[in-house]
Amino acid sequence: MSLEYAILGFLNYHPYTGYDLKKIFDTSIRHFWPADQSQIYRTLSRLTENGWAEMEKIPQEDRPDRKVYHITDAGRAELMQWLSGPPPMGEPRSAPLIQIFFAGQLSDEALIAKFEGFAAIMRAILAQYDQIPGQLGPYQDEITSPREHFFWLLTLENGIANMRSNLEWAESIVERIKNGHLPPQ
Amino acid sequence: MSLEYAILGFLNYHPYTGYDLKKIFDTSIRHFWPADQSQIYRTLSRLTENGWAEMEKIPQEDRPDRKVYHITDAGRAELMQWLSGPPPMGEPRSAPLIQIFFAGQLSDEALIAKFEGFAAIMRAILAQYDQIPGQLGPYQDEITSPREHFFWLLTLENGIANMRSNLEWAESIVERIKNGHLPPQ
DNA sequence: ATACAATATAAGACTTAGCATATATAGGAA
DNA sequence: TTCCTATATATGCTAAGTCTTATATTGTAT
Repeated sequence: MSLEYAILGFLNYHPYTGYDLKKIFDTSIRHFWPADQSQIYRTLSRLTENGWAEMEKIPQEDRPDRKVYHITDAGRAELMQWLSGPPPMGEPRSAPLIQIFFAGQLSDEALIAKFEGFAAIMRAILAQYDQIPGQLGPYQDEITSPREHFFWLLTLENGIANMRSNLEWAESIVERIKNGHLPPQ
Repeated sequence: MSLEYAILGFLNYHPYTGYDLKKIFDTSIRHFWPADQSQIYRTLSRLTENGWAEMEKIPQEDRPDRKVYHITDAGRAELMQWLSGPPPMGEPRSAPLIQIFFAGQLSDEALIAKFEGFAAIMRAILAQYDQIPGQLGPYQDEITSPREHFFWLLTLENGIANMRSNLEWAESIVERIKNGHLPPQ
């Protein structure tokens, strides 16, 4: 359901095609909710079936017609209700932690390499975050009012805070292993 | 694929039935990888097809026969290779952040309530973490060597660190809104 | 007396997401 | 010349996970 509301959120700013939305996703919320092109198109159909969006066909030559989706009053009401409701928490899922849970099978040297590698990945993701804000390209004007921009930055802050805490966690483990705090096999 | 390796990891400690595994999951790695009962049974079948586990049927009266799964040499090799490989990162997905991204639609008062509610959820999850370690019940002896226990605690530390950083994030936003740093609608 | 929990496995239906591929044309790069 | 990219939508297939229900008995709680 999350994708439905993400799309409704953007349609609430401005009417868009599936193609537009894919590019908007990739330059804005991709860092916490990547979306597949086919998934976006299917979800737009569903929004229309639900009466939350309406499709306007704009004919083109040489290319498929553009299908511009507009949010409806019902869609706007649904969005506001969802935004007002509780955070949609969902179950936590971290595949890397599965690897860590069973990592006692590895040698101490392999473990140091593993956590150093993990720290390196976190640093790389942090470096990526630095390049995210303010590249909405042609959609810039339609979306980024100061208030909207504020909340965009909050989602980035959250990602950065989490990555930093993961980085510190990994680094502290390397320290502990080097200091002999890891029980032997 | 993650579930396959989680199950292989436990079978590497000791042979288990699907029923056992469900209870072990719920009392150990549930906080970062919850698993459905039907999913566990299906995955055990797949492990057997792959030659990574073997099933031993233990007849019972009045109840379905127990099917105890043993890891094979091939399964152990596969597990070790996976553990030695890179962290299986996977795409980040956070439905709550979608809500935050579009939350500028809400009033300032509603926003303070939202972030305070978010902080309360984080505190509740942190309180839950305190009660996780050392309740493996009847499976305690088979699994928790000091080294295994060390890595279990590391996964808990990671969850706690992330929840704390989310909590601080939410609290700092409440502060900022109260101090008038939120652009008006 | 009746309902619920524990023991044990299984399959069907459904949702979400991901990957590949198809269609069709124009323009720029190698 | 050939290949890649941009524009624009759509479908088929698969994987992973969730929810529900089925079967069958014993013991415990209300």
